[in-house]
Amino acid sequence: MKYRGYEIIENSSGVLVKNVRDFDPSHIFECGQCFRWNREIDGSYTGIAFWRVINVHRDGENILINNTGADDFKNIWYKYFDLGTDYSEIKSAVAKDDIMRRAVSYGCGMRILRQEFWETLISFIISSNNNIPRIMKIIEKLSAQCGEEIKYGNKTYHTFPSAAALSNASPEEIGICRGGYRCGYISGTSAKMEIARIDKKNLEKKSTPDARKTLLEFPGVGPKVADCVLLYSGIKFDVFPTDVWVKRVMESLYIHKPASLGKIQSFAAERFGALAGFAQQYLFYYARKNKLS
DNA sequence: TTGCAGGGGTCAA
DNA sequence: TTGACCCCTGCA
Repeated sequence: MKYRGYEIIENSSGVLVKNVRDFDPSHIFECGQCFRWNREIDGSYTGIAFWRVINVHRDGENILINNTGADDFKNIWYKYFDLGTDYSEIKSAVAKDDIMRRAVSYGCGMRILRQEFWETLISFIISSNNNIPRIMKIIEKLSAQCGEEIKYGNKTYHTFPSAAALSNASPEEIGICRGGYRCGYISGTSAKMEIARIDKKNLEKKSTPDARKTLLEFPGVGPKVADCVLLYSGIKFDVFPTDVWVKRVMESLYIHKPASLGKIQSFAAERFGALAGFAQQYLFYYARKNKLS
């Protein structure tokens, strides 16, 4: 059957999506935007999102999504994998100079996942002053402690805990995830969320500066985390999350001297405009993997 | 074996 | 603008 230009074939194990361009699972799942996808021995990735466990396998130009059906593909995964966006257009638009051309060619199969807002918020609070393997472990333990079980194959997985579940958890229960001082932020943000009830739609209606301002009111959320949340949950794409890596790359390759956060962001806004978020992602992936600067 | 630096920042002074 | 911060890992 056809769905929005894609030919999809449903079988007993999942859904095959034919001729998907600009889709490389390793670029998508290892570019630092998500923490709940694990590489399997066969090169496929298994992940948890939207209360489901799926396995994603690329076979040439086709993508096989296991443990799902056509309805979920249409209602969830089409949007989650941003399949409605033409990445070829984005890539040619941001590849304005040699640096960006190299970065785009390096991460050519990258896509920005439209992840769940709440999970993204807590995940990036956990990411601060932390490294990816440990971030993944903390999120895993937090989910095992406060999330709900899902079985897939012979394994048990856990959904990401709701704001209600986290705000009801005691400090001891949250502390089991070994998040250190971030555990206080998790509890504080969960409690605030139970009152504030901010959601994706809420933030989409706001201007980017206003949406950022709203997020900055949550404990543990600074400028970097706020921009990551806006970008990786698909709310705003004109943000330019600036961590130490992006800062180093921008200083060494573009600005050619030490620069403040504000300076880097205004440079990016001027150069990449509405596509700053995509540019950042190609740049970050390229810089990290090649250990640039 | 033990000690120490540093990690995709944030907060408070 | 600067240092502390919880915990884990890699490396002398």
